Amino acid sequence: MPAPKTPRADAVDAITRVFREYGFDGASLSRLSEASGLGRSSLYHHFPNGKDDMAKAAVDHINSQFEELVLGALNADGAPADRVKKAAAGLSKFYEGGRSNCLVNLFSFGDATEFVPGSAKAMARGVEDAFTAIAKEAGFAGDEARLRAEQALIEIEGSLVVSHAKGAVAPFQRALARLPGVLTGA
Amino acid sequence: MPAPKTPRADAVDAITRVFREYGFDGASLSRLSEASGLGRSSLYHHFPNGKDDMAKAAVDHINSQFEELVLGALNADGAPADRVKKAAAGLSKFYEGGRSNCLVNLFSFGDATEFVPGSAKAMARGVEDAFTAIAKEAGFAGDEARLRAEQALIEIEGSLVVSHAKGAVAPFQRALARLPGVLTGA
DNA sequence: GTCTATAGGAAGATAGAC
DNA sequence: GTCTATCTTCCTATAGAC
Repeated sequence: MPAPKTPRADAVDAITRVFREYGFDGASLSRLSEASGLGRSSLYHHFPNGKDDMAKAAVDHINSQFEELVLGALNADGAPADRVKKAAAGLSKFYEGGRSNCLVNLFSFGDATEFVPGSAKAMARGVEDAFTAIAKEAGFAGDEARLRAEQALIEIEGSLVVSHAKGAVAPFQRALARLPGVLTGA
Repeated sequence: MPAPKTPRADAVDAITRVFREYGFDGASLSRLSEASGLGRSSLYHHFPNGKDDMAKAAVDHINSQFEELVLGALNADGAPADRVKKAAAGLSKFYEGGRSNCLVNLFSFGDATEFVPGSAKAMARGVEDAFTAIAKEAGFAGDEARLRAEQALIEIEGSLVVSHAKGAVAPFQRALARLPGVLTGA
């Protein structure tokens, strides 16, 4: 049963893209209105608390996309290394090959920390927990598994930063290729 | 001859802190004015082109701080691994133990890319070149040295993102501890 | 549910006195 | 070199018609 595309769902999709490109402070209502094709008042109809609600909707949407594209692959059947490879493919899609930003980063400073408190922290923890689980499954002890999960998260976030700074996706793609080794030792 | 602290130098110091905490879009003139202790018009006296000039001054200031605290250690005398250890100590100071943000990251999206074009790219390239040089000196061939330099940059940037998201500096400190291994194989 | 119109305030920037 | 006062533009948010 594919989720029926409601007008609100389309708006959330567009809004999420704006937050990912401009960050919280840079995502003005003008940009959000233009990207969604909705007038200011229509936005307030769907998101009564304004930008705050829109950012929360973007976080929820990002989490569900990440669940579908990355965590789904990690929790599927097969050898841990193979599942990490599939998750890496999902990550490439999720971050548009390295061209898209990560809300964990963008919502970790500026006014986002005030108006969408804890969202970055929660997202980071969710990913790290999933990475820790598969590292344990690959045979690493608890502490080592958590360190490898953290390392994987660091390399994903760091390679995105470096890729954006350089204007080239190669660093991100190289980090994805290293991911199975980091998480499963393969 | 220690640089005499002019009023402008003090202002640049305060302004740089604001940009590092709030990013380009979040660094409003009100915050810049309050942090520097200068009124709006005084700011425009020192920085005729407004926020644009202030951001450029912050980038210059950051580059010279980085030169002093990190690149200086890399270019000193001694074994490469020891120099990287000293550079790691400099990095810890530069990023306030992991609590401060990196302009390479913050100036890579939003309006900064329009008003301070290329600054993030130039900063990233400068650091990567210095890392590549010391990796070569440690015995790695050109391609391998550049990959290790990129990896070092990724781990620094990524660990800062993760540390901020989690609200804990441990990931950044762990990344610093790994740095000699990444750059010199030691 | 979407629109036009607009309120009220903060944004970046400037003029001119001292 | 710093101040007060002001300008324009853009911001978030709301009111009320359709």
